[in-house]
Amino acid sequence: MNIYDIAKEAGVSISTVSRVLNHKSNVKEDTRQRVEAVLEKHQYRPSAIARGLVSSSMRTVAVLTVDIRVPHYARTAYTIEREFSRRGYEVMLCNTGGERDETAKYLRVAVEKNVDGIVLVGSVFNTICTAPEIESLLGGIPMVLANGKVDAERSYSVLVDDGYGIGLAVDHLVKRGCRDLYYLKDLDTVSARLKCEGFLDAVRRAGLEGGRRHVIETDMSLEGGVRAVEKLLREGRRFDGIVCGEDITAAGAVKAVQRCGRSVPDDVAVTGYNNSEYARICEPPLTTIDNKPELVAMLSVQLLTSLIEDTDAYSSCTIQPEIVQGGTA
Amino acid sequence: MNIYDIAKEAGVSISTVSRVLNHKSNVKEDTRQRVEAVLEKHQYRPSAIARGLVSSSMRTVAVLTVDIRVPHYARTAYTIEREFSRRGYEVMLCNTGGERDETAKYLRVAVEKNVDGIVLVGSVFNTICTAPEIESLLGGIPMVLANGKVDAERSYSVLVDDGYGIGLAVDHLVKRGCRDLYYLKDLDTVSARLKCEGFLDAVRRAGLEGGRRHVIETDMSLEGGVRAVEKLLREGRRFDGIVCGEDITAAGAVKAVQRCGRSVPDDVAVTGYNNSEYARICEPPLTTIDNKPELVAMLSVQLLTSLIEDTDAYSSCTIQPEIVQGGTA
DNA sequence: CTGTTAGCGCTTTCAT
DNA sequence: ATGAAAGCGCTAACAG
Repeated sequence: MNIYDIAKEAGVSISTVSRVLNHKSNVKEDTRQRVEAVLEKHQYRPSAIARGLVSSSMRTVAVLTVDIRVPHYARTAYTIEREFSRRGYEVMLCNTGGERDETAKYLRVAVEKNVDGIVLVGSVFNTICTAPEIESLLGGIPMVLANGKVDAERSYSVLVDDGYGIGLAVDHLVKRGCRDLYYLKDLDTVSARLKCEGFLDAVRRAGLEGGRRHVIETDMSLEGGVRAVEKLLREGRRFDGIVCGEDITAAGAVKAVQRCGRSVPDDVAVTGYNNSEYARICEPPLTTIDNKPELVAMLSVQLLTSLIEDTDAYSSCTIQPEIVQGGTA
Repeated sequence: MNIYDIAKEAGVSISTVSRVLNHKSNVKEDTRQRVEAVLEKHQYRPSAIARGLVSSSMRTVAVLTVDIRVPHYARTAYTIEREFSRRGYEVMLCNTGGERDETAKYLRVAVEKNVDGIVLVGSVFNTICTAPEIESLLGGIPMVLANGKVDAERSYSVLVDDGYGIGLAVDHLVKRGCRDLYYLKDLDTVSARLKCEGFLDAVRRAGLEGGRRHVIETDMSLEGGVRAVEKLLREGRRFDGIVCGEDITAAGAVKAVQRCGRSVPDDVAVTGYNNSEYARICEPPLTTIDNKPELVAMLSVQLLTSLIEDTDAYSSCTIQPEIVQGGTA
């Protein structure tokens, strides 16, 4: 059932059907009624593909993320999807695994499908995507990076000041009286590096002993947190505060500290990052940093929508995280 | 830059370009080379929309889920997306919130965009979608329900035997010596009802005291688990085993039991459901039921692909969950 | 092996 | 207010 069938049955031309379909005003009232009756009778839905071919827009955006199973990305992607849906766009979901080739492949498909815009969620994309490459791949499609940055035409950013966020955690521990702080670095993205620098700066500012020796690299996982603390214990290092780059790692750290018979937060204080459900399940619940994924998502959608529809003014922006007091620090 | 531009520059007709693009064999080798050079030079990508108009397929499937932020759905959707990507399909992500109207809206859009197939993840859709309605909305688009069922033409299911799954948990508790079991019912989907029935059946089989009085309704959340146990305590009920419909609720139950000074699992054993990361963060880690979302996702994709491409034989199937031993039971 | 032509289902001038 | 016709970028049948 296409627009011709409808036109024939309503005894009008396809132009008139098209006008009715698109709520144009220049249609006589009773003609409109007649057409709408036929439309309704057949539950007619115009083909978005044919429309897309004419308007060169399918009202679709691509959202690229490392792995939707990571709660932080899930929250971001969720809000992005809901907001775009509200605005009449569909979301094409892409899990790149943080891999260069997968990212390039998805971007190519996005271009072929003529998406209206692209959102890149997470700072991995800084490392994977070089500006000229992006520019040639994208060919003018607007892009927003949620917590990332690429210096390309028509690419904008909604950034999170993760260095500042970790700084909040350090300040909090220092205020509690912690003197021997360690940082568990559990990833190697730009954002992870900013967090690490934020730790080192804040420790220096507080006049405590710091430096790279106080940074332990580990996996972003429960086990990663456990292993890092076990390493500290094994090496006989003294510590009364552990700052983690992710809640899940912090949860592991808490377990490891408790297993060796020390109390959290009295003997060792611990902080997480993301203010996720993981933080609440932990016992005691984690003191953690809220990096506001929902806000980042909202702003990203707003920004990209402005870019696509060329309506409002638009510009990149930066979010400040906040600390959320739990029971571990 | 379209196929005409390429044809002109390569000094051939658009058909020849199309043949090269689609790797057809009937093109002279040096013609092919000439065309490919031009293609490469301009980084030409054919428009998927135009192709879609001809082939009436955009190589896209819609995945409807309640809320991608729920880890179980995230795992399922992740695997579905990756598998479809591997097969050359893109995934349109839809968060329905379990709402009838949103679901209908998404299905309408999916039809307009002429998706090749639809996956419904979760048993909420049983409640929301009536067969005739689905059938009229879908108009022949194949659909697979991951852990759901609808009696419509071209609709198939990959089911999980959740009643059996909860039965495993009950049997395990009984074997441990638990005599006073309670079930925390934290949702009201078809699957949740099956779990509840599974509990009641298994308790009866074991010859223990059971019945509806042993089912506590609560929210699917950490707080929901806490509140349910607090209610049991407040009412002075005796209990040594708590079976939960979700890991997150179980995590809350564990907290509440521990807060009142009882030991898990010695005084009260607890089981979760989903074998999620939540289970591992819990202290002690939850004994839980693995309902194999990745397997369900894989089978769903296989099934839908067969349906779309009309290749293999296809049929609905059912997965048996397994118990995963943790420290809470 | 290659080119010509007719659609795919719609929107959008341009006439009337 | 309505209709005829061109065209969006491609594939595929047909002709040569």
